[in-house]
Amino acid sequence: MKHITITDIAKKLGISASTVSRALSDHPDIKEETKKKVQQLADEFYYKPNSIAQSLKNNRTTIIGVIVPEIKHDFFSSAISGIEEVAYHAGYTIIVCQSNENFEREVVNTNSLIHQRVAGIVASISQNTINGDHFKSVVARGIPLVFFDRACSDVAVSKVIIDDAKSAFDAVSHLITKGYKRIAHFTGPKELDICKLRLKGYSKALSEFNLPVIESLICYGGLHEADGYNSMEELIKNNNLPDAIFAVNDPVAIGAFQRIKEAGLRIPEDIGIVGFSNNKITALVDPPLTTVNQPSFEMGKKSAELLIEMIESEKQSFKPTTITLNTVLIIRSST
Amino acid sequence: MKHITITDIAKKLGISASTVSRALSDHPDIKEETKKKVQQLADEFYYKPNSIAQSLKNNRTTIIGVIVPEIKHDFFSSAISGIEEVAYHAGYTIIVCQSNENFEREVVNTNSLIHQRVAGIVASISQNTINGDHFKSVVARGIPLVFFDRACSDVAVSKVIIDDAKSAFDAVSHLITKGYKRIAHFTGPKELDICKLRLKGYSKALSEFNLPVIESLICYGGLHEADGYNSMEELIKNNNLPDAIFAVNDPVAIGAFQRIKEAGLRIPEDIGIVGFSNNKITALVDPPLTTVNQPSFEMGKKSAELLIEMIESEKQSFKPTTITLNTVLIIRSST
DNA sequence: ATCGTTATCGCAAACGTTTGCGGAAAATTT
DNA sequence: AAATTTTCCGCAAACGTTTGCGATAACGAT
Repeated sequence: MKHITITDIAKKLGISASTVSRALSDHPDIKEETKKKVQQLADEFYYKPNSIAQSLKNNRTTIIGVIVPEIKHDFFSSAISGIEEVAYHAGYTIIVCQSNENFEREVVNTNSLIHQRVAGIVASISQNTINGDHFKSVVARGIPLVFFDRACSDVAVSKVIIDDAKSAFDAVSHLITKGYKRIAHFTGPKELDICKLRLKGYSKALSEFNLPVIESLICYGGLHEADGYNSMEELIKNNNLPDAIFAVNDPVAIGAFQRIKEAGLRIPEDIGIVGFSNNKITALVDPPLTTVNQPSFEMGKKSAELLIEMIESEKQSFKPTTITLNTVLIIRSST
Repeated sequence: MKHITITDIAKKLGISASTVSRALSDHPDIKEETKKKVQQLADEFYYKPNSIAQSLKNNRTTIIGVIVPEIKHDFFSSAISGIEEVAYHAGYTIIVCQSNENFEREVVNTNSLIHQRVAGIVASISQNTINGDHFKSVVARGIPLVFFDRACSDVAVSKVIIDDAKSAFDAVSHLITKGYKRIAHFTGPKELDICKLRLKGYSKALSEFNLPVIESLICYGGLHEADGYNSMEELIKNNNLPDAIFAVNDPVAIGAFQRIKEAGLRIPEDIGIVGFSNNKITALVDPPLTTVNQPSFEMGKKSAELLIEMIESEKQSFKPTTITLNTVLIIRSST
């Protein structure tokens, strides 16, 4: 079965392709009668304009590119869901790429999306992204770009984020008011803004409550479960036990959680623990984890809305806006 | 910044676009010297062929369409990860659509992908898909199609699945040998093959071990957590308690799990429970759930490999093949 | 000197759509 | 009846690429 074209319709009616094109777009130059005949035939044969041809004319597709570190991570898959949801209703489709936390692959993905003439890009950078040149070339080509959650600090574009410092501050404050005093922080790569900010919030809370910032209780690692597990292991091995942990995200918290349980320590009595993101899993472990609810789905939706607005505004340059979504500390039994 | 075209290069060198095109594709008609000059300029300006124009010529893109019920579900996001992984290395990108378990939206998505001239489609159908006409029209247009996990029974195409009946049989057999006798089954929509087959495996195991199949212990519901919760609620309300539950999937198992805990019943002493899929969460709840490991990532990879093979084989018709991946029962403390 | 070969390249069409421009016919005004 | 306007539509170019075919020149062979 072949796709029917505007030319096919034109031939059937003995008119020109341009007339058909105009008839379908309700151009005032075309007689009502002709419009009707064209429309009827188009309906009958389920005519849909060839979007590739349209893209070639416009030098732009109706595809939104999405770049995330890893699709299968709760936070990102949920954000992608949100992006798809908004895109779908606005008539766009989404191409999803994952960098696998790899800088080079992120660059390749970005260039591939540019080259595929996507209408815009929504991205969350990898933890190893050392510069934003690839994103700068996106901007240079006039392609709308929005970061969500993990933004690239040397590229001035719109972003949808949360107040990481404040969220961390609140989380750690909560621990302190619960009576915890030796609070460790399992953080991620120093390069990532979100890590820097959460660390900042952590320090600020300690200072505010006149607690010392103990360097040996700040554990640098990755963002995965294994990293949390390893950091905990390290603390245990060094006999440097904290009485509470604020983890940079939920997977890290879960990793620590497992190691703590293996060590036979009780949560929250021996060690309190706070995660970050409100992954589904945190509500189901025993005891359920206190965590910061990060509205992943909404972040995806907002990012897409912002991006589509940029795409359809026809303006070449936009002043970057930053949307900060609210987080809520969800207090459960782990603290 | 504008994209450089083949014509731009041609003009710079004072030759024709066709020569440039042939030079870049190493056509034997072109002098080595010319090839070198062209290649040099192409490198210098980072020339990449406009893929939209290429698509228009070929009437086909290098995009693989992916349709899943819900992106954010563990199983699917993991499968998508696998698809992306394979696609990436083969030079394809993926467009991801979600049906939200809605039949009409699945149809819209499918038509949208056809209309966007994707090179092929990987799909897992919604639980409300009542017929496969939309997929038939994919086949009719010669677009390669592969189902994974949830296949459409009235469309004869390749699929990547697991042996649902056998996996269910093994899971229930395990429960029986553990001494459980009143084993309930929380199943999903009757229309879904995977549900039918898992139910079949459940019944077969009971029969094989001379246990009665008790209709009131077969609970029909959806595939989400809430459904498992509700089914369990129902059993409790009717004072119709089983001593074990085989759930159609992990979310349903988790839902039941929560209701069981709320009821103050002990797992596995009072009620044993087996899930299906090996979602990450099952390993982290307390007690961890016995479940059937369903290789989601591999299913995604295999599907993509199969699809790409079809795409690149240039043949118009393929005899549908079915790849059945192995499952393993992961025995944990919930049984 | 004529012919056939080979090497090298350009022309033009095609993919399907959109759109500026111009043109013929019809309707209206003078 | 002539002039003007309006209505309606087609031509052709353009987006960037690929490719069949033909063209030209250089070359060696007869």
